[in-house]
Amino acid sequence: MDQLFHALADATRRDILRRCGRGELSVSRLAEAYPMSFAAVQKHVAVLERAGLVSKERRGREQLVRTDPDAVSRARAALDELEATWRGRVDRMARLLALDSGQETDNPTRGPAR
Amino acid sequence: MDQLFHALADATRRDILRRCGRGELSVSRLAEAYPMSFAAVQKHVAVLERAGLVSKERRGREQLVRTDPDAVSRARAALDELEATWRGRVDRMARLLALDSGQETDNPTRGPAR
DNA sequence: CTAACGTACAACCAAATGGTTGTACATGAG
DNA sequence: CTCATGTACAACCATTTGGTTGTACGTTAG
Repeated sequence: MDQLFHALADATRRDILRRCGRGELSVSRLAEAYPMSFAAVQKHVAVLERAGLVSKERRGREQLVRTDPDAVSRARAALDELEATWRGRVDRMARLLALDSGQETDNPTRGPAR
Repeated sequence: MDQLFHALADATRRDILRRCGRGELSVSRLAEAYPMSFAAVQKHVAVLERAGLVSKERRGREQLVRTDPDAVSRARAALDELEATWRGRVDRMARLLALDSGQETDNPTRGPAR
């Protein structure tokens, strides 16, 4: 979760997600679009990749970047859960949808946060 | 947007959001719940506040923290927009909903059009 | 009034971020 | 083969982050 939201917390990375949603793009092509060095874009892609938002696939000497739609859905689901909590819906929903099965609880209360 | 997602990219802060969704809590009460100093929690609350996720209200010598539901909705909307983009729905939706009016474009590019 | 409580804020520190440049190495084009 | 292209990665730097402690200040309880 941390990595997911952190990856989304940068305008350049969000833009990369948009661009690579429609059709895959090589890192070089991406880099041409931004006012920063190739290496910097490479790092942004790496952050997105670690967060599972993007996957790379080699084609010849190029590395094609493709966004993973499911990852964003995961982030959205997390926000939904958060929203549901303070709307008091969480208890009802938990029972109705049996969310307790595998839902990430994400509670740092008893352990170190970082 | 950056601040919003950045604020969400920390387990402690997300937990604070949950706790302050149901009923307001003073910063001291919050601090008791986490394995860190009062000042650290204070900073986390400040980050949430800057992101507009939370508002503080003074009651006597206490400072009550309350989550703003609309802010999370904003984040969710941003993700929806992102998701819609690479599903090819964006063009259709843009026209249908006239998103071009005031919607935050969030595009750091100076290069070729998107 | 005085003491304890809740808060604010500054100073400091280690680690992570976001950027740079430079170098090395495959791979495809000519 | 040779060279330009696309990538990877290390080293470096300034700034931000997330945490600490310490100090100061207003407010409430006794």
